[in-house]
Amino acid sequence: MTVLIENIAGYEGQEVTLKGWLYNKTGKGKLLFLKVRDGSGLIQCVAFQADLSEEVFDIAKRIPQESSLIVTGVVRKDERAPGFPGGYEIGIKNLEIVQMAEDYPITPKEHGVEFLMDNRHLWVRSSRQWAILRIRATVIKAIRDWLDNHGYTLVDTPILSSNAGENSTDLFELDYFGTPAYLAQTGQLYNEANMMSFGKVYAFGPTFRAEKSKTRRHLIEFWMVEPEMAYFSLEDLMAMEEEFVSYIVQTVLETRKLELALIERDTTKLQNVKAPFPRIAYDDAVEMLKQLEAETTDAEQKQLLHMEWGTDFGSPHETAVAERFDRPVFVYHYPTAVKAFYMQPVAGRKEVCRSVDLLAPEGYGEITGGSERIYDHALLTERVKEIGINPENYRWYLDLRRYGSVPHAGFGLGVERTVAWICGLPHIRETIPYARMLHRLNP
RNA sequence: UCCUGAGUAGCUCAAUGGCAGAGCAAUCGGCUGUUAACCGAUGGGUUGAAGGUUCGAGUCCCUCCUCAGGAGCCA
Repeated sequence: MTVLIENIAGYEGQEVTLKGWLYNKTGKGKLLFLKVRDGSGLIQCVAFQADLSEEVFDIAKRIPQESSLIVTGVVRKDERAPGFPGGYEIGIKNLEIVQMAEDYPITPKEHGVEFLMDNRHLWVRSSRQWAILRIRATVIKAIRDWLDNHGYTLVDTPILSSNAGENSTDLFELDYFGTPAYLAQTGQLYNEANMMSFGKVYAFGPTFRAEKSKTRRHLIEFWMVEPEMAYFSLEDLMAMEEEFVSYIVQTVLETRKLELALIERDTTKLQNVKAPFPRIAYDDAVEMLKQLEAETTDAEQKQLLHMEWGTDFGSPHETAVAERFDRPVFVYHYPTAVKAFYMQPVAGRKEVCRSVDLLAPEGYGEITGGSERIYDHALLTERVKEIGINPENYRWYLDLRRYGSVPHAGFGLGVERTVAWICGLPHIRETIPYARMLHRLNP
């Protein structure tokens, strides 16, 4: 009977068959230990020469790392047995090689980043990468479950668009039968159209930024979920976001204990991630940073923390603000000048807008960015003109303000940054199966 | 794009301007409880590329390439 390693505890004393790959092997002469993985877990299979035919033992002795194999044997409980879930091993009765692997490049030793990224197609088999990508899958499922269960409709937005937006240098341009087209940076403008039909919608897909960013939290191609809600204020938005993000984190904590343990994530800081989240106005955050700058004695840190009202936060600022709290923190009412043209100005204070970013703890920075959108046709037209774009290019978008416009709000959450934070990873590149970075297009 | 650092065996790294080395991996042998096992043996090199200084360059100088870390920009 073919079984999955994750269910192995239910088969104690029974003969089972596993179909998988050889992860690693150690031996002691007449006794060999084969670590076998099958996609659901990892288990130790034991070959004892006296119990086996010469032929089968010889296979066990010679089979190289990452060969595909089918192993049959009896499940037994043993405290010494490694694996996940551990505590059980297979006493090998028969062993069949499906394909004998050539010399496998990734050995159970240390490797450099470049080598591992060059071998990403093989690196995804490593237990640490397996655990991270399983957590990623759970994060995505939690995102969709929460939204689907709270009245949101998934409405897909296009990846190819004719609209250059306000910052065409960050877009990937391609030839669309003779006219320029661009890879989507956001589905938000389409979300706003869809929201008028469904009330609460979300788009979920890959987005593309041709920024020459080279940091631990940037990818050229990354996944983003973008909810957009009719009749939502900034306060409604924050209340929704904190429930949403808490659900994602708590779901991973509950359902991915094994994976979190495998990557040795200290989950104590994640336990705190429950609504409500602290909220701080941009004005106050700037004051907080100025005070921190004044208090610090480290000249380098002083320079990094320096900022003037009206500028956007850099990553040192985000980290410094987030460090003051034990859970994600909302920073709201950013200067209008540093945010997108469609964000609603604060009544009586045009210089700031109804925007909010959510900063993750532990230095992971901005994981969501959102706002109330301008819903008045005249004001939005004026803002489009202000940024130097022909309103004709935004005709359909402006149209939305002519036919039953309503106050509304929405945000985008970066999947990879969220996974990096939940996993406690030093770099975002491990949170996506095949990272696209400034100088990385292969494999 | 800017700043800093690195590039030597399949991998991770050593080598004062003076014979190119180790551990792991591979191959062969030994070992009945291994957890990145251990012990013995064997094979393995255009020192990122081109140029220069020198009796002599992995090492010093110049240019370029690649990668990493940070900044800016952002999710």
